Amino acid sequence: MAQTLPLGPDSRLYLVDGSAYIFRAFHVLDRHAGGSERFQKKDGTPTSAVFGFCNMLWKLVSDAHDAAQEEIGQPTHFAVVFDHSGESFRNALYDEYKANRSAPPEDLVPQFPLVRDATRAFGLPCLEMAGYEADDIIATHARLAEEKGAETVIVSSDKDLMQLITDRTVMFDPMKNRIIDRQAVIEKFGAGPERMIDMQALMGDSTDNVPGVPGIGPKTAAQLLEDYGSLDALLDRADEIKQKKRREMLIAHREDALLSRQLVTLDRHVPVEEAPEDLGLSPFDHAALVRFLEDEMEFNTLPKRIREAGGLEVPTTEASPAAVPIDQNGYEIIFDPKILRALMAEAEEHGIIAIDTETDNLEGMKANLCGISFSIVPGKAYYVPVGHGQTDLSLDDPEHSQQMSEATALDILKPVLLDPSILKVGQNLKYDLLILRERDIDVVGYDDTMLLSYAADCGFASLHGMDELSKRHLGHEPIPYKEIVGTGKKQKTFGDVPIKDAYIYAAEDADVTLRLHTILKSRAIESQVYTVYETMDRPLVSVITDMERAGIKVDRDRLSALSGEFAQRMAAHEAAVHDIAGERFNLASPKQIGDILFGKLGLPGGKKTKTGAWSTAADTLETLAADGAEIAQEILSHRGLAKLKGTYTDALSESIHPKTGRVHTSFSLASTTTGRLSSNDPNLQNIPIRTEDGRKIREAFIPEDGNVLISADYSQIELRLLAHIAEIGPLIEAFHQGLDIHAMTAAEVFGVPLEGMDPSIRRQAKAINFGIIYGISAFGLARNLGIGRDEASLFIKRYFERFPGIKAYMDETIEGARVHGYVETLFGRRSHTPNIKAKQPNIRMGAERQAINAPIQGSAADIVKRAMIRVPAALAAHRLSAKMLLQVHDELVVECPADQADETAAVLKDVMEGAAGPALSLSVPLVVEAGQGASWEQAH
DNA sequence: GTAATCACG
DNA sequence: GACGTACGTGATTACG
Repeated sequence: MAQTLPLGPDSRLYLVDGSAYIFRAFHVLDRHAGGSERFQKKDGTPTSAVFGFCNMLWKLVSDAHDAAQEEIGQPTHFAVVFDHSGESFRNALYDEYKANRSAPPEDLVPQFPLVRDATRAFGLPCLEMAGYEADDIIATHARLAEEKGAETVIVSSDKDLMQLITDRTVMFDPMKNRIIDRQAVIEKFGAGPERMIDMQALMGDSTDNVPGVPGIGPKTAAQLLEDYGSLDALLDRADEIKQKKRREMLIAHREDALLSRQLVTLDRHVPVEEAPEDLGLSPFDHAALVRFLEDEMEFNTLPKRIREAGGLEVPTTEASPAAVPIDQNGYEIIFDPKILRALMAEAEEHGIIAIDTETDNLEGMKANLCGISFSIVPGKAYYVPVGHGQTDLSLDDPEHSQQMSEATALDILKPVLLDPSILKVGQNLKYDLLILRERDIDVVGYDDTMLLSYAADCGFASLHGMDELSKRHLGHEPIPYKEIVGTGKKQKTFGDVPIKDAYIYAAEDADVTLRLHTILKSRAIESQVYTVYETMDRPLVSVITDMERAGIKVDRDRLSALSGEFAQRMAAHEAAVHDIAGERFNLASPKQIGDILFGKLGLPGGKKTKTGAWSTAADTLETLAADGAEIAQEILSHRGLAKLKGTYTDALSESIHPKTGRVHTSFSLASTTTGRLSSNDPNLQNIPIRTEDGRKIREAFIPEDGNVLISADYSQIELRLLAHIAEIGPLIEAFHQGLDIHAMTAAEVFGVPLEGMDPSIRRQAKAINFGIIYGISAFGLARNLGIGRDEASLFIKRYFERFPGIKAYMDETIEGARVHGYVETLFGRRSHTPNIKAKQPNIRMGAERQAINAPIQGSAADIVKRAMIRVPAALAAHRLSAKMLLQVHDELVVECPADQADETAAVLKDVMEGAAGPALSLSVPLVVEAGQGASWEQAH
């Protein structure tokens, strides 16, 4: 129970908005987790909201909280506040207050008293008062705490409470783990907490039926208050407002605004019964809490966690991987080859081993091996150092702690790594595979936890890195890498980390990976995405490892010559700009360009970016240039060259590997929400092609002497897949006949003949086709084509009339996303769309466009992946020695001996065009165009 | 670290 | 009737 504890400057009072939380917990669990079926007692009493509520309370009061709460600090005082049933004083002010609220859901009603019981079971004060809302009680206690100099944390995300925020009072959203302080309020509403009352009075609130002033939203309200200082001043001087509509509204709804202000102003002087010192947090009775949760609520996992925390239960060692606590005492350093051999025998017996290589470089091609960690049984993990600094004096017995050589260690590990009956588990195993292949060990039989997570949870904002996965699935935060190697100047390579520190980090990685594997594998199987993992992403790891190792040759001299050329031309443009501007400034700074163009020179038509700065983006400058502003054209030319030089000619040279003379990118297999790959360090998927200068950079990508580069790319793959998926007869037919699909679209939509078609009409049709794939909007199409929105709307309308199947596909896809929470590619890859039910229209519509696009883009990605997996075997079958080097979404680049070029191109084309089969028989043909040459530019 | 910009599919 | 918008990426630079 709560204890008497004086409240002073060192105290911190948590005030939980209980009522609001019940609704949130209920909706989250019921909507997304099938709460009503999963959370109920044997007698049928629903408990989903109680469960969510208890989880939150536990997180708040135990040590299991997140980083955000860590920042706020632990509570010393605590209360949970509820709305009292019945009306509040606000109904006397306005009888329509909250009149539009519908009755709470049937399944929620019986949970109201249970949540209060739960609060008491936690030993926490439970506050409510007739005639007042929870918010008023919170406001009063926050005031009392502030008067005592204490800090207050309001656990809620309700904007009605934001008026209470001060330097010593913050809000905390436990579901999003977000701190809402003064700054956050300003970011969200454009006005500080002290203005929130006036803001709300103007905006109104449809959920509480607070009227406000019609037509005024947050943006306008913030602007008006900024200009006039306060609501009173604004209303008094309303006749000064320039915008007719707004002025009339403010005058007409003056009384509404004043009433709204009364309604939204919280009562900070409620005659509360409890003094602040009555709310002191006392150590709580784990046993009593567990009894309530188990016996009365019939929960399982939560009481188990509370038992463990309270020392009521010794965790079992044989249960689920998550149940074994992660404990560094189970980790060991291996110096003795004999022990390593013995452990490999154990791995053979278990048939599974999690491994992780530690190196001194994130770029695998440049990395030296520092050590290898592994784990065979959860909780026990080992680190074999092979490349740490000479003698590690930090060890207890440096003399007898001699690390074995890399060769010795790898020799002992090798049989296990090559044995397909022993499963090797890794997190982002591509990296380890590369390290080992560079040392002539080709791992056979592996699973990748990152890719299992990607298959199961693709599309969720959460990422698939090990730290994230561990936190999410094991509730354990691993030692951060940065903590081991340091940051900034003091950062050292892993080899310089004392073995005594390194082994714990390394062993933990293996331990965590092994545990994650069990959880993620069953998760992928249960959610029916295991096939995607098993047939596409997992086999791809090996293929991509070889591509990364192969790299692509880049002509350094060519690049540096190009760099010089660009530099010269940039200087000329820079001089011209400075001449016109009449002063020198930094052309790389958009801010300075904006100041010169729209400030000093006073050019018209300036647009603002979302942060209020002048936009100097290309389309803005192009408009200015078209209107005769020579300086805009000069800036554009300069910027184009600066981009090419900075991002490509100069940076690419840095990436040429000193030993191989080639550029080895890293492909990421789990970065995108659609199933595509991405390329980084350097990114070789965005090498210029659209401009003449840009294409000169492609000329620097070359084959070895005697070889050629072949580039093979799918023609219109996404449009073809759209035609197939949405079953659009005329489009399917057009693809079969090999027609120009954009011209054909133009003919259908604009009713013009194919013969002698105006190129600009075709261009517009092409833009529509792309727009369709992106989840078209009139706004977007209008902007892209530089036409009016009305005209764009008309185009879209005609398109949908001509191809009604497309509209139907879009509607069905969005509906499917709403029902399931994800969309699927033709091959069953899922992309989750968590925002599909968002309240904010812009967020929701964004999710809808993603839902439309992901199956198309993702199915194309699947097909390319299927092709990539088959290419090596197909080449081998034809005794061709070609190597795959790059993938650029719909294009594969390979290098082969010149005398094999034609045959290689034919094999490549065959594999790619047939990559959808046999799993799928498409209603459209896939067409691949292949070219070859002495550079990537020539091959394209 | 974030924002702006721009390279690609 | 208003929201505020094309889909998916990564690298560079300035700037606080």
